[in-house]
Amino acid sequence: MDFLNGTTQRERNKVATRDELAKAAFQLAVERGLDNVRVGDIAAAAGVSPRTFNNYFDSKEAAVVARAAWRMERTADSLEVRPLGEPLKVSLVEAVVDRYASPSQRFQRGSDWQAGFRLMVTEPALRGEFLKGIAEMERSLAEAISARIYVPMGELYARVLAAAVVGAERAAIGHWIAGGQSEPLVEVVRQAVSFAVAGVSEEPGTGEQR
Amino acid sequence: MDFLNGTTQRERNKVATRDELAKAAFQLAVERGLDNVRVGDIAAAAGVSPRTFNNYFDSKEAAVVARAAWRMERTADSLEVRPLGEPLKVSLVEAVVDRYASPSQRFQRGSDWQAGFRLMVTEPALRGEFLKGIAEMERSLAEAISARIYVPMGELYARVLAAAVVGAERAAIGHWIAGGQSEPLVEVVRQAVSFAVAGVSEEPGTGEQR
DNA sequence: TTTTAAACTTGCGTGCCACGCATCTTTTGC
DNA sequence: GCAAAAGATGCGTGGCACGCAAGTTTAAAA
Repeated sequence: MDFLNGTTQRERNKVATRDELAKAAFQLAVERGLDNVRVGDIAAAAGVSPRTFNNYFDSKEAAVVARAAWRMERTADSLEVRPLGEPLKVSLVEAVVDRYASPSQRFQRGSDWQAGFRLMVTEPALRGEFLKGIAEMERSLAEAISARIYVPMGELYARVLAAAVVGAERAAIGHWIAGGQSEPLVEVVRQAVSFAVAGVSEEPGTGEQR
Repeated sequence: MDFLNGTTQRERNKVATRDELAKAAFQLAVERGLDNVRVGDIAAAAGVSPRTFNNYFDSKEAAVVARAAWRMERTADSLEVRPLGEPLKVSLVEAVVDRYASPSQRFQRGSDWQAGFRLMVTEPALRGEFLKGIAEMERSLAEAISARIYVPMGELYARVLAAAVVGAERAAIGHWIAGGQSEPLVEVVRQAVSFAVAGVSEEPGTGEQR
């Protein structure tokens, strides 16, 4: 996303506020449960007027989910920087897995992220918002895939593939939450995405057009 | 779903009202646009008090999407009645396609269903609700698949497969709407789901447990 | 540096909505 | 038929998104 690199002061302030709000929303939702959080509380925690909250987010649900959504959106970027010769199925798995591999403690039992995932799966209002975010990333991923393949029915194929990959990621999270979080989330995700791309043919991206 | 066969009068009334509401909500949303519809309008159109509306639906968005969601939920049932020897990949494709094949005029250009799909893709509020409905059906489909396969990692695999199939269906709709609806939706759906199940191995359900 | 314009924040007001609760009506099972 | 359960309705409340019209801060021109 473009608003990450703030060059001017104004932009940096905006990003900061937005992130404060998202952070506060997430934090409060995790520790109190979603419907014990008023948007006023979030605004207060971020040191901003209630009215301002709605300049940044359309709903408190959107704010709670925002950080997870931003994270998701990086998948397409990860795919684009994969080596060109690499088989598509491998690229896809790695692009997704990358985002779960980094700082080691983050996706463990008891972490905030885990609580967050649980929240998104549990609270119906959040689930909807979460899925909306996921749909966004699916779209961008489909574009990235589309740029990497050239086959008949390519646009539809890219959409389907993107949906499968993203769906697998979501399935992995659900499985991990539903089970006891006994194995590391990374491994579950890898397994799941590998299942999803099993049917992708081996030839590397033949139609790099750009 | 169980509430379809009303044996007692009460239940039949409930189903009828619920359906009236869903129908009215859909109709009004299509012809006016979602945010020119008050819940009072929907209630009135269904011949029911505004307060009663909220005894049936949590939001007007849920009401608009309801019928599409009910339709979706039939996929799992369709899968269960497929012949046992049939390869899973075939069963999945047919189970999905069935729902788009029936009365011929329904999924054409200019039909209400088409307008409905466009609405669900367009209006953000509806998209979220639509996706929530889809997630429901995904869950039931995953169970149905799980009952039909027996492999290591079966539960995760079933989830991933369900997500892929459902995602393919959604991708097909998006593709169909984005393009000019030139070819029949059924065909697009068949193509998409076929892509999604390409990686499923051939052996038929070996572990029918029930 | 001063000035001017644009961008952002804030307070206020409005319309809408979900839902708890109490009451009245309908359906059901005996 | 009759009591009890289930539903429908009206009313009231808390909450929320957003338009609008000031203020206030930042960016850029002079």
